[in-house]
Amino acid sequence: MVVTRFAPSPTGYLHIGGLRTALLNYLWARKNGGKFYLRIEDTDLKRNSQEAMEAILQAFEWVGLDYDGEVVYQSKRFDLYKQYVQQLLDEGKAYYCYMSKEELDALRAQQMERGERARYDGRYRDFDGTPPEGIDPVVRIKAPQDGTIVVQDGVKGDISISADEVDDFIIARADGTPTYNFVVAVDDATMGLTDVIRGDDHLYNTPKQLVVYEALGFTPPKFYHVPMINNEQGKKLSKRDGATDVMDYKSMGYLPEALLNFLVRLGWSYGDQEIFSLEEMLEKFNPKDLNKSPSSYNLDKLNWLNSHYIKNCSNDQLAKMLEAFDIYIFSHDKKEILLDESKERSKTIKELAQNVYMIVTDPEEFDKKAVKKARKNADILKEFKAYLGQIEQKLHLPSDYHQVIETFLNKNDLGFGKLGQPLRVALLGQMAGPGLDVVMSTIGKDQTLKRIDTAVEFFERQEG
RNA sequence: GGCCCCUUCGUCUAGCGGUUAGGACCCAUGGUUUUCAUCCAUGUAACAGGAGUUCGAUUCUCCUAGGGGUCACCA
Repeated sequence: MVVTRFAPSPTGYLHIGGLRTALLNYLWARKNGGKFYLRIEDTDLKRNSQEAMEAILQAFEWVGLDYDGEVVYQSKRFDLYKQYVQQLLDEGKAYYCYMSKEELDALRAQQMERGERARYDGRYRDFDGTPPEGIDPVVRIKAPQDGTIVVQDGVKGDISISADEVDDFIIARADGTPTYNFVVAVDDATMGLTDVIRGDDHLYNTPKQLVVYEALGFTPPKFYHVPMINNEQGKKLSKRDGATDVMDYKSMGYLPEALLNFLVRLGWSYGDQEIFSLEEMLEKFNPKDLNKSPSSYNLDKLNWLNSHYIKNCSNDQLAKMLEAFDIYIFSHDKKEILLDESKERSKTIKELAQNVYMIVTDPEEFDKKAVKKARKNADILKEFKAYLGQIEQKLHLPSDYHQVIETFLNKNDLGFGKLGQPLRVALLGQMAGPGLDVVMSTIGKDQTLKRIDTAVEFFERQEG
């Protein structure tokens, strides 16, 4: 049985790096038919926020990750932690420390001045005198004073850390609330975690947590510390580098499949394969294949993946997603034609919306350069309009319009460009864009004639 | 600064002592296409540096350099 968890602190939105660790844990648990829990690290009562919690849940829902059981809130498990703190106190594995904050700060300052590493000096470790008045003590755990602590990491191998790097750290604050490294160890153990996949930044917490495991007699889980995601310059990813909030990707028009695919390939690979559906990730992911080195976030790759997923997305789904961008074409009679054409040239749903908009609505303005070129053949455009206008048979599909254009060109012995340029400008307002037959088919004959009229008028006003 | 970790094309990566160092994104070129894209084909491009070990190192060891992480009564 594999049991994993994702344990964010509710300090804001769900970070893109957080989503990756969540995904990795999710995959490993689900692949093995195990459990994946969501736990909220909110022991610091001053810092938790309900909105942050909702943001995380919302992001989970968008990307389609789910978790087993109820969300575990550490703030609701204080009784349990208190019990374990007391146990350690009773067994002499932890002790009250009456050092005030000021004293601690002073000690630290001295150590820094001497170029030493700041660490608690253990002055109350074996204290049995009369405690000073007026001090609410903290509880510190007795960490080993010599030897080494070995972190067995599934990604990086064994990492040895000298015991004097780990001081007697605080497990309960003066107000009685427990601290991070203590509760993480207690929770991971009592929740039955077998595998902990987390960011590299937690590597240094691991020896501390091992001290807690040891003191409490728990067996530690298997740890995997995955390297961080850096920005394109190889530096720490920050808001300046673009979106770090998972939900920003939704509003920018990325598909969750693309985002997950992108993230899973950062630090993990399976041969030469680039495209992974969730099912394939489930089938192929194994934390032993995780990379040791950090990776850089690369928007080009995400865009490529996103355009891939857009092309492979059903038009119904696309039409639904477009509604978030104020494009409503779900019941458009040419929905399939329109989207088949537009999705080939869209990297995001936002771009798709723009491309659809360009076809469906009359041009709001005409591109200057395009007009300059197109105007020369305004007469041909007029003739085409007349020709199209007198056709009586029903025109429906792009191929019908294609036929009309062909016939017209043959009859007048013209090359495509002569008509194509002005027609494209008339229909779209610019020179690049979707196939003209598709545009005409989508908007229909009447609308086509109308757009041509407007354009011709515009061209003529430009004369001179 | 102390401690720990990392280092293959610009980027994501394959490689697990002997390879013309492979794939993907990006970029360039050509083809398909009514334009733009898509699609297809081809191409440019990497083992951070230095010592070892070895018949032979991208692969193992050490050193250097560079990058990252961490040093709270935050998580």
